[in-house]
Amino acid sequence: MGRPKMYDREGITDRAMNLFWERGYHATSTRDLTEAMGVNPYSLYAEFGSKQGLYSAAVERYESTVMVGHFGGLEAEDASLEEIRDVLDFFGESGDRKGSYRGCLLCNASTELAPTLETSRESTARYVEYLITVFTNALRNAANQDRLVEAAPIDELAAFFATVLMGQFVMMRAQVDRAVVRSAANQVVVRLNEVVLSPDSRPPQRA
Amino acid sequence: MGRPKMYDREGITDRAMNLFWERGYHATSTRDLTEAMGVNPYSLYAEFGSKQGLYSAAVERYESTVMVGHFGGLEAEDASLEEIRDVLDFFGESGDRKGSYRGCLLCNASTELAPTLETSRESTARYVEYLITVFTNALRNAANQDRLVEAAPIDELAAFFATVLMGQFVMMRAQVDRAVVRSAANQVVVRLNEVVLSPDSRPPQRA
DNA sequence: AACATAGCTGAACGATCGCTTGGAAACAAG
DNA sequence: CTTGTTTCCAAGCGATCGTTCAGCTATGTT
Repeated sequence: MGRPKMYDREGITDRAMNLFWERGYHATSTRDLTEAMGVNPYSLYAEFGSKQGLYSAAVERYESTVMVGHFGGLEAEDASLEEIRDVLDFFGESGDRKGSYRGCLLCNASTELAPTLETSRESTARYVEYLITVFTNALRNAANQDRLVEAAPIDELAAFFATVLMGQFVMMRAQVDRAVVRSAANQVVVRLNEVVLSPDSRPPQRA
Repeated sequence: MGRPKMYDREGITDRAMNLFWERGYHATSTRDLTEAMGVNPYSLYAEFGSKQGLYSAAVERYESTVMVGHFGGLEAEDASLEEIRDVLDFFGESGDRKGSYRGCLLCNASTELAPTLETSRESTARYVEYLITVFTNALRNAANQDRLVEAAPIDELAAFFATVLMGQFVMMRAQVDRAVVRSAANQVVVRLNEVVLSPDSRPPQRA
């Protein structure tokens, strides 16, 4: 009963997400947002409660769409070396893709908001924990398959991978030469190869 | 002639730098700034012209004080492996130091402002270029001293180091477990050791 | 057709933003 | 001391911030 909404929540959250992603939190005004979302202030506040509420929704949307696209492969229970390499390759080339200047919404949020906004610190902590978890899981799987040298420091490598990723996001956002991002990825791959047992332990490439 | 200033430019620029460093650009108001600087709005605008002018001055101050403290050793013409290791060690432990949640002013600036503010993109580009230059220089010196394996990819390593550094800054600002920052530094050291020729090529430790 | 309900609209709220200004205050030069 | 110059101070400028709301519109129900 009552008048039906003229928008769908996912669609307008997507638009808000893209604006926050590009400009950050403080540089994006509610007027910018309502304009981009094609919605009136009333609807924004009826649907999300506040600018911060909308931001949280945008972050959740980012996690459930963009991040899944980036790390979906790594999330698999049986992810292993191939999935790690895919992620490293993907971000190594990400400087070439248009829109790379947006970097990563959660990385941007952490430097802009983490110290002052509780919810941002939480979502960033969740993000880093997530990255380390999926990397650790894949490395552990590789170890269980006897594909890693015995002394491979799995936890340290996972934290290292996550840290390099953050650095790449910063480089992308700062629009530095894409070779820098590529170089970082290459060196991580080299380091990864050093804990891999046999150079031929990798199964045939997938398409 | 005329009334003398009741402030000194360096001192108030330092205070402004610290505030920008903590909170970022947009979250710091001119009222916050004048209060922290102990100065009236008039003096701020007489001295710096605008909020952006003050920010630029704060960035310059950051470069000439904080950054020199961090990378002064690496800047030396004859810097080599020892200086690289010192920097990696320093940032590896930086999670332990108080105030580490501030991260790096220029790294924070790049994610918050680089896409929208020309001057920020410039200062970030300058920063990354500087980092890569000093790392490259030190690596090249080590190569000239025959301390590196012949195939050491110097340019790529330098870009890699700079990228990891950025990632560490993000991690520090997000206040994640300091072990993450430590791990990243450790793995970079491991990678560095792999391009070093003899394990005993390092001269006795300095104090 | 009439009612109840929920969403849309445009205008505007108080607060804060970056920034300006007119007059008092503090120095150097004469 | 007077004059000229520069800075300090308090108040407040117009603009924009995040947010709200009374009145209208469109729907489901009866």
